[in-house]
Amino acid sequence: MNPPVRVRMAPSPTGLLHIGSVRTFLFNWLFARPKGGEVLLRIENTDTSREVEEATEQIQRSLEWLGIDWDGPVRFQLDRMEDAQRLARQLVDEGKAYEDEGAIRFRMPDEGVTAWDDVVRGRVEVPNESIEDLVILRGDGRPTYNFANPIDDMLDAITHVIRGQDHISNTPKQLLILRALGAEPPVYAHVPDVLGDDGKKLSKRHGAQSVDDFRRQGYIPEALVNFLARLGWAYDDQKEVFTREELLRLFDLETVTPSPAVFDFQKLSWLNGVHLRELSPKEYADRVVEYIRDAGLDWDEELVRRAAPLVQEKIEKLDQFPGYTRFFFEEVSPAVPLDGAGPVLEQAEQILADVEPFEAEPIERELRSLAERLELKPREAFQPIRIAVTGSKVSPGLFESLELLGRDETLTRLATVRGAAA
RNA sequence: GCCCCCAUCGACUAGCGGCCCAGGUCACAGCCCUUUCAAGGCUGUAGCGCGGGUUCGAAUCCCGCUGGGGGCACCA
Repeated sequence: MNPPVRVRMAPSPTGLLHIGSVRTFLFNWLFARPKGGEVLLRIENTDTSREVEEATEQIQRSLEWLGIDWDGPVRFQLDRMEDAQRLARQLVDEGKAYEDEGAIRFRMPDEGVTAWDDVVRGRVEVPNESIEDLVILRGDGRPTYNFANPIDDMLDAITHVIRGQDHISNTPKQLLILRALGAEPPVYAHVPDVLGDDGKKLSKRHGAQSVDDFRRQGYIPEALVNFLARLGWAYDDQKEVFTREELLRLFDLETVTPSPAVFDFQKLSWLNGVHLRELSPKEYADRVVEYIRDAGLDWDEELVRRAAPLVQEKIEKLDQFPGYTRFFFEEVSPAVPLDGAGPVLEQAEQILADVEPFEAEPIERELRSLAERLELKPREAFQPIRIAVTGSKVSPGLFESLELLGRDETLTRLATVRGAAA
């Protein structure tokens, strides 16, 4: 029987949820869930201000949107304040810690090495002489991070600590504290950082940073999760696209790379397009509707739903939707000159006035035969119509667009520009 | 200064001694398809940081160097 697994996701309540943290949390989640393990959400707070409360809400919303769930109530580092104080006194009584100007310091060994077998890095050894005696309790009685953290892990019975590589140097300290407390240390796994294209840690100036930023820019959870999982991990030498279920089944913490990875927005966008195209038409429309609403656009939902299928294959991020479909919802004026297009537009107008029914297929048939009669290449004949009706050189499929726009509106737009184009 | 971590195409990675004059994906370039834009198909450019070992044989193992990154708080 496998021992029960319990991991924890431990964000700092400072601002919005950073995408790098999300990657670490995702690894925790992907590691624990398939084993039937538990996932705890613990806020690493040092105070209980209004900001902490808001950030906590925000963090939960982001995780929910991503589909990363956790067990039980959200915990807070400060909840263990009294335990920390008790344990610190215990260490003093046992001679393992001592008072120093009102604070309590943990006594680090002077010789030997402290080592552990890191799941992603292998054996890591740190000479004890390089570790200074650590303040575990401040003068005001509050525990410091490197004391509160291992105590929380111990009391929560965490079996695997999967965290960012910036914690590597904290690990020997925490390990020594845990041993002094007589606790069985958890297994540690330090996952690599996520960097921007300049080799620095990903931040706002790289374009996006928080889950909210990505959401606003039209990325969907499926793509983000897939992309993040592939940053620092690969299943084999072929597979790039993973569903959440596949990741749950195939992810392996042991094969996570130890080297840091650069966040490639272009590849994320590509993946986003892939996952967007894989959604069912219904699901796709739901996402578009939600995005449009969140973007503050007051567009008719029914029309948005009908326009959605016309661009499912064309956009890779939801924020491109308005650009392609705005003409369905708002008046447009051609942004491009239509010199010499008068005849085509006039005849198209006549034809479109009579097509029955006013649907993509018959519309296409009639317009194609018009092009033939005029001895125009398809694009020469269709492009002016597209521009006249959509206001742009780029649009969803012309015939489907006309159908959705409707006969009346189509004819009106044609008539409006015809004069100017003559 | 001290400690720790990392090192394959521009990017993400496969590779765990011979199957690799290094494979896949994004990006980029060209071609095809095509009503625009996409999507799709095909082709191409491009990489094992350097130096020593070990070995019949090294991208793969060892050492050094160089280059990145993190840490050394009564921050988390």
